[in-house]
Amino acid sequence: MPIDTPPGELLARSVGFLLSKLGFCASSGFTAVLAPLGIQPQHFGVLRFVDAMEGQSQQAMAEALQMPPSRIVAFVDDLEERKLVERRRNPSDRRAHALYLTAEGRAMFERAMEVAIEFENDLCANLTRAEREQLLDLLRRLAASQGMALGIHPTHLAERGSGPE
Amino acid sequence: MPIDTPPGELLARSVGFLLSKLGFCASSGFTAVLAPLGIQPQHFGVLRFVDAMEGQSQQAMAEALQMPPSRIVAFVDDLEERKLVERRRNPSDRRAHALYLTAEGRAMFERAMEVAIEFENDLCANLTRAEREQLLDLLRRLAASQGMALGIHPTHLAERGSGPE
DNA sequence: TATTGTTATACTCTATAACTATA
DNA sequence: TATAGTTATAGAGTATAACAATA
Repeated sequence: MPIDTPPGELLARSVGFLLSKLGFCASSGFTAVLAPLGIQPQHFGVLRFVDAMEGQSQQAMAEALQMPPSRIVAFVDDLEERKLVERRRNPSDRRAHALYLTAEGRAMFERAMEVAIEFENDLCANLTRAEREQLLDLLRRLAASQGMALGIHPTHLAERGSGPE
Repeated sequence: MPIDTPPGELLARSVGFLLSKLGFCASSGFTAVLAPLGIQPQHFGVLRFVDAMEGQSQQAMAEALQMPPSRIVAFVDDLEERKLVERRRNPSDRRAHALYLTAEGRAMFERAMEVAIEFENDLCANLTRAEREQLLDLLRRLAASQGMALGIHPTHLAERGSGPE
């Protein structure tokens, strides 16, 4: 099923190029709407993890998010400094830190989730409900065929390239 | 048209998150398939520009690609070193460099284009022709609603964030 | 004085690996 | 000896701005 349009037109007709552009756009857009809350997408990811699996260690988070431990430390540092997350010593293994959301942390997570949903709706504002579902379905199939881990962003797996020109 | 699925499921149902992930995937995938040719997506972008508008200055390219001049210099340096692109002094304005493809440069560009088309087809291998057109249409509409320049990758416009978690 | 291209510098983000404290 | 977490360091990629040559 080859594409054989003239080179000039080709990029606007390229799924790969459009995905790369839109992915960047979605990414930086989400960073922007999160900024007023004083957090970045990575912090949101950490909050999400702690909310879902409270009491887990940073090690567990590193594996779940497929992120090197040293990055976890920095993000948890930020969040702890802002009193959104707590590190508690685990009495049975004093090497490990068990992570917990504070009340403020939970509130922040909920606000961030609202912002995320609003962002999502804005992004899709020009699509009908049916089109949006269709797009979601096609994207999910593409993701599956590329063997993607469901809730994990691949930024955490490899160096970010700059995308097809 | 709000989305109100449970938080855990939400990411896999988020157009923004999927776009960000797939965009990264497309981007690094394209970088990988281009690597055997010894060039990066940005080099491909430069070759494409020079092919389309031979004799233009680096300044013109900086504007067309919306990239700072200092980045152009580095990429053109790479390509000139490999004898794929030539800088010629413009006799009427000796400040400017007119850019030309060498025969090897043109061959490289054509090979890269073939690689790009093959990559695109692989990416869409699990979609029918109709689905692929549908996806292309939806992505183009999203891109249009986000006010995107057609042939330009936004990596060249701003810092790359890391995407919704 | 403005413009083209170049170079130098500084900044951000990241992974790697050394290090500590516990086990 | 191994593991959880931390810190230090170094590398890539980038924008900014100073700079030289030409207009």
